[in-house]
Amino acid sequence: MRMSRLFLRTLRDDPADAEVDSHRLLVRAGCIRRVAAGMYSWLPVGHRVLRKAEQIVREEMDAAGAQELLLPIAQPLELWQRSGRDTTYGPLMFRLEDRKQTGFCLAPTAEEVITATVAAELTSYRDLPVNLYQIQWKYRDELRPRFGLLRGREFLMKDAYSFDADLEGLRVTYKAMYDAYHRVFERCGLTFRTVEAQAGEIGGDVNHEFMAVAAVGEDDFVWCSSCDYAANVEAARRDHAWHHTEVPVVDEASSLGDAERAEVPPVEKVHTPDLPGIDSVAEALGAEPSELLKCIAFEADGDLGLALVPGDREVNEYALAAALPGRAVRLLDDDGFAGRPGIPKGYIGPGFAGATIVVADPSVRRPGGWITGADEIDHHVRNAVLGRDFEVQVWADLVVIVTGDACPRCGSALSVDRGIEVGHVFQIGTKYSEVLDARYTDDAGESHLMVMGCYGIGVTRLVAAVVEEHHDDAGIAWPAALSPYDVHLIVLPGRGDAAVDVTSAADSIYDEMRAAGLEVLYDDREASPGVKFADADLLGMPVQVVLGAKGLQRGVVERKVRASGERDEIALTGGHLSPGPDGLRATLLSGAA
RNA sequence: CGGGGAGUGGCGCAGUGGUAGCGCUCCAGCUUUGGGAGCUGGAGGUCGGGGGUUCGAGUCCCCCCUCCCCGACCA
Repeated sequence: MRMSRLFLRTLRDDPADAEVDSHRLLVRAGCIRRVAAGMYSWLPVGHRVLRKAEQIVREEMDAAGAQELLLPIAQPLELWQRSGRDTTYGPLMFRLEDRKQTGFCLAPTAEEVITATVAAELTSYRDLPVNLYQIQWKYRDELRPRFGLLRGREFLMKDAYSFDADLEGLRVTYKAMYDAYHRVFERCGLTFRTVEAQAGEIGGDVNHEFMAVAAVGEDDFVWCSSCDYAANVEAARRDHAWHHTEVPVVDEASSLGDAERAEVPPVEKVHTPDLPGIDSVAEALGAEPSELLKCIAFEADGDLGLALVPGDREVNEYALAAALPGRAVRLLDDDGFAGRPGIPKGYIGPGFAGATIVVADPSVRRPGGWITGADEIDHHVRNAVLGRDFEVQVWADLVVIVTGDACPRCGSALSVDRGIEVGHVFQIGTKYSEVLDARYTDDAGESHLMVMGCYGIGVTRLVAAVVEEHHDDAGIAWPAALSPYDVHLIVLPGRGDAAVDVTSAADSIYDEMRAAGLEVLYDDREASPGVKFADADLLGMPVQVVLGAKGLQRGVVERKVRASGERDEIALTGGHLSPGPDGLRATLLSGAA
């Protein structure tokens, strides 16, 4: 492509609304332009990247045995009402009506449509398993779209859905997809980790997220460098065994000896006005936050409960829900407190009379007294002792993991890192088969529900994640697999007598490269060398080839590998690139990953 | 939805009641040509929208819209 004809404008200044590098650079490099919050146009250069990412995904899906199809973006709401997700997704869905006032949504995902489709086509165990995917635009009216492509309201997603006869079959399919995902992200040049995760609205039990390691990521995940355990912090648990503390383990609250309890003075009420938060209370009382007992109010099916953790820890809401299986659990927010005016918010103690269930983290089981709420505004108590002054009904890992916590598998110290979720795979089971009646008949003539898995990759987000990892101060440095072009050819004709010769030599090199099967961006513009070099670095093709008057005179072109900055020269023989058509590709792209 | 900030030419910004400006970009000409070049001339803006105050509003007041950041939330 000749740059003089390319629909491209690069920007010298950073766009004011771009916070993260991927957003900033993709806009500056003329790849994308914002149209509305969370919605972007893909201009020709960016579109080539998107198509390459799509193609890598497509190849790996096909290789894993999945079949590509295309489902509609606009889907009848009726289908979503059947699964109940009309409600659970709620305002996250873009909604519209046709002229007859029939409700539609712009699909945020496609389990309903695909399940209905498969249910209508397949009836026999002989048809299974089947694995179907599409690469299609998805719509989610996020509360806060941000970071350019990283959280858009419109985004390209590869979504695959598998249907197996039973759980064993699902596990085989799941493993194949899991492996395919690894290949996709490796080919894209990403540093990523596969983590255990929460299922969210999709449903199901076993699932894994693929996290591109990045400081701007929106997800925290824990990782153990010793045994490779990795999990989203939402799903992560720590080892109970307290390998890394001096606190002795006590099996049951009731096992605290009477003598031990007697060592703690009785409960003493203290006046603590105008002290917002654990830290200020701790400071006022001359204690560490970890000596305070944090009592977080929650509702479980309408009942009030308390979650107890040490004052220096946070409650993991997912873990809390897991501790109370079958019950709808949510932490009390401001509205929740407003609806229960009797609760002394900020001063709740573990024995609060209104609470019908108390769940506590094992770390609450340590001996000695706690500083905690007095169930009375502006007051706390000292010396609240487990088994004497308050009781716990359910013990469960409740705390959000922090760096240094013990790995649940090997006990080594975990670290918490940030990542961009670029993929997520789920073993769903029969959630959608049930509501949409996706059944098959087995070899004995009996009817069974199909067992589903689903597998997503955010393709547009993937492109952004790649830029987050592959850039420097000057611009993007595309991995070869995703680069819009293989080679960026720059001609510097100058104004000397040789200008015409330089240009015609570059034209001929351009033709040679293309004839060798390379995708070449040819900067044939009448621009100064500085402009051309700066744009080449910004646009980020893996290899730059420069032909100027001096080089032509010496019979060489210069080559620069964008990512490493390494430079070398390729000889011209008789005006042709010396490696010849067969060796040209390997020579030009050497050193560019 | 809560908190904070911003909408002025394609991009980045200044303008704090009195003739809408600057840099970059873009166009023309001349000079320049190996890391975002210089000079000259030019194009381009209903100052987000509506209402109000005023002799006079980009500027002050009210309402609305859009966008960005933090939070809540979220495959």
